[in-house]
Amino acid sequence: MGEVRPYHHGDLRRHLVAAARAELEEHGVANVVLTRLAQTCGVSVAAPYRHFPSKEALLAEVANGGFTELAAALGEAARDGASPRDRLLDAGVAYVRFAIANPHLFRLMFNTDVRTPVGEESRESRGVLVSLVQECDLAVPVTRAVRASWAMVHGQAALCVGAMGKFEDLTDETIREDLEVLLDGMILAG
Amino acid sequence: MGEVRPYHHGDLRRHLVAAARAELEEHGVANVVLTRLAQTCGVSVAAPYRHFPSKEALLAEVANGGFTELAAALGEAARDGASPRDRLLDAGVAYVRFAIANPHLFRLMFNTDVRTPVGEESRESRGVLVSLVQECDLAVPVTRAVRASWAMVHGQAALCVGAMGKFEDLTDETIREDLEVLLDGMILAG
DNA sequence: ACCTGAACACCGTTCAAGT
DNA sequence: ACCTGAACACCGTTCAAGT
Repeated sequence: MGEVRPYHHGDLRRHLVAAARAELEEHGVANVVLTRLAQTCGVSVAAPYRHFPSKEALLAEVANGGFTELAAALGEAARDGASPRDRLLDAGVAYVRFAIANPHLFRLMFNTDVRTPVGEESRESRGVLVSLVQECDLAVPVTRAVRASWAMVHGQAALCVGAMGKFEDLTDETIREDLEVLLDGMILAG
Repeated sequence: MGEVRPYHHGDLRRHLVAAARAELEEHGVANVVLTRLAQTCGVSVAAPYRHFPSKEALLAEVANGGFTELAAALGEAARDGASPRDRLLDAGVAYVRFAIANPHLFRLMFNTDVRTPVGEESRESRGVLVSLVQECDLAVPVTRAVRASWAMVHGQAALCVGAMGKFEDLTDETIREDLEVLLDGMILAG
């Protein structure tokens, strides 16, 4: 009976986030334009403001979705490892792979100029790393081991997707090896 | 004899870069507005386009200046180290300190969405790191040692100035210690 | 409750014209 | 050669009004 008007049932919010995510990875964060997102969703340019207070808030939700995805990717990668050490290494490789697969999203997540009140999602992805490190038997405090391991994989990831492009030829093995020498040092250090 | 018109002798270009650098660190890259820079320099809004093809090009020059500064900071920090290992550690700490001291500049340098044709300046700052690693006697190839060391300090730096703010309480000692366990692992690894 | 239409504000960029 | 004045284009945001 008559045409059904789309997006009168709460779908617009999710549709906007999905469209933003797609535009982000396609054109970069600088070229995500709210007007185009509205057009894609078939609504007026003002409609998004019924669901988000600002463009920035919309992008923050995209970033939070990225953290959820990242946590899932780390958990999945670590599932099949034979030892705690292997699981941590697998997760580390997955971290860098995630950045390479979603460079614009990764930058949006971590390069936040604005002091975004970080969502629970980012803590969750950190938690995966913490528990993996805890299972390893390292000679340094867990806090330090987490920080150093995270810095290593994040540095590889950031240098991969950032300027300079020196790290473009990273293979899974090189990623793993770099993290491995760090773990070797942590097993021995007191 | 009469008023001297400012910026008729090639000073505007440098003045614009200096103003951009100041605004960048004050308000963040998203709030660097060309109109305000022109106003600061006492010229019309169109004047900057006599010296730069775009705002992006102006920011690229600011970023290149950052790489020159970074290279100098690394070199200076490494000057007084007692051993090759100490010099590398000192440079590593200086790298993270630079990021913390100039967070917006650091992000501009490395977080380049646009595929900026990286200037010679960035290669120079990398060269400092390479030569420091070469002097150390490590059991892994220099290429790998450079990559791992750089990833470690860059990861610390990026996580410090980026989201999440988990690394805010980094002291010089913790920075150094994280890099140290990596070096320990590299001395032993074959 | 959710959306439209139209407007405003801001800012990057251009261009003809000045000296 | 270098700069001004004025305009245009784009886009984030707002608001009164519709259903």
